[in-house]
Amino acid sequence: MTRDDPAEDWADRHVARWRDHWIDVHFEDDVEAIVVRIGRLAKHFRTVKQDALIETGLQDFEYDTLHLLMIRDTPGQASPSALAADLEISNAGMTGRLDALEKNGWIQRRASADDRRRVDVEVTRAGVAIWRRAMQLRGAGEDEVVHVLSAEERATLAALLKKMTLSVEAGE
Amino acid sequence: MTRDDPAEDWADRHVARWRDHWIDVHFEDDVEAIVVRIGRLAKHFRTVKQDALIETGLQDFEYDTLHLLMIRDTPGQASPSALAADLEISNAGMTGRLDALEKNGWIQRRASADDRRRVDVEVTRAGVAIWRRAMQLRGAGEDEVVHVLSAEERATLAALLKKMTLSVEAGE
DNA sequence: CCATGCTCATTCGCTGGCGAACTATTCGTC
DNA sequence: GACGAATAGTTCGCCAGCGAATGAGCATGG
Repeated sequence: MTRDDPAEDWADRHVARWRDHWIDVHFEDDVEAIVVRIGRLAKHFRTVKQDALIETGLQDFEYDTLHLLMIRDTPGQASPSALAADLEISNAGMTGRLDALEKNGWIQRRASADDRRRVDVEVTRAGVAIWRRAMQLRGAGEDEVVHVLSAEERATLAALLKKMTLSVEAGE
Repeated sequence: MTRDDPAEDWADRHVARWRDHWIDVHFEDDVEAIVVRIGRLAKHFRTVKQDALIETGLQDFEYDTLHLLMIRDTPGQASPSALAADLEISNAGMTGRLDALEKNGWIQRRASADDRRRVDVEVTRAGVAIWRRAMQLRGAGEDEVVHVLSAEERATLAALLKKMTLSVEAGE
């Protein structure tokens, strides 16, 4: 599968080294290479995000929380437990995050009027601003990698990935 | 790009929702969808791994350490700092991991004879056995997802991903 | 041959997150 | 309407990992 491109990436080397060591464990080159590459790309995108955050001075968990708060159906507005569920962290963890975000002025908590158990989390203007800035930097870094592919290749890749995500999402 | 497949995945919905909100931030459907899907697939593979670990009773960090120990150039044998570097954790964290692994009998530490600062980490028979078992379960889960693609599609996907990983690895 | 600097591993104090217990409020039902 | 069950959020004790400091051992130049 590398016939027209002699360069090897880490996944190629990994597969070559391990093809023969896979005694009594099912092993397929293609599958292994794909999984490894997806893992490495995901990691790279995490690094890109991290660099963007260092620029802006946001901490990782602060960005994640702000981001989710913004991209939900009701942008900039949610309850702590809804956020915790979406971020797949515990409610206890969420309380800690919101404490930090509130102290820095990115969000504010307001007691809900109609149900006094509830707390409304609202992003502030400053919160939106810093999130946008981080988004921008992050997007630039992502573009850089994905644009090594032509528009046509990108479409193909997106479609193939989608087949897999659909299958994953079906089983939930 | 969905002309022949009306089903939408999470990434499609995400892109559709946000296309118009991206004021003064550069935004491309393809790129965003690809990055999001890679992220979600990576997360799914993490879940698959997690399930495999629950089966075997290994903890996440125990498996990661064993795994790296096994897939390196000198399988089953390494120094703590080399492992720490490869796993991208601090030396302090490595000490903690090795403590746990040693207590459970998956590895053992032996003082190096020629340089007495050094410690040799060696995987035990029990360690290899449990790692293999986890590998097997994990591989099965990965296969399941990747095999929604035909052999030909897998080859195409692997090649497209490789273009990106090569570009990522070039800049290091 | 020893003094100074470097390397390897460990210990120590701190942080983010988890699960479980706790408080306050609302819902359901009798 | 009153009382048990359910729900929302927080507090508390614990754990894995980090950075900085420490200790122990090697290496090299004067």
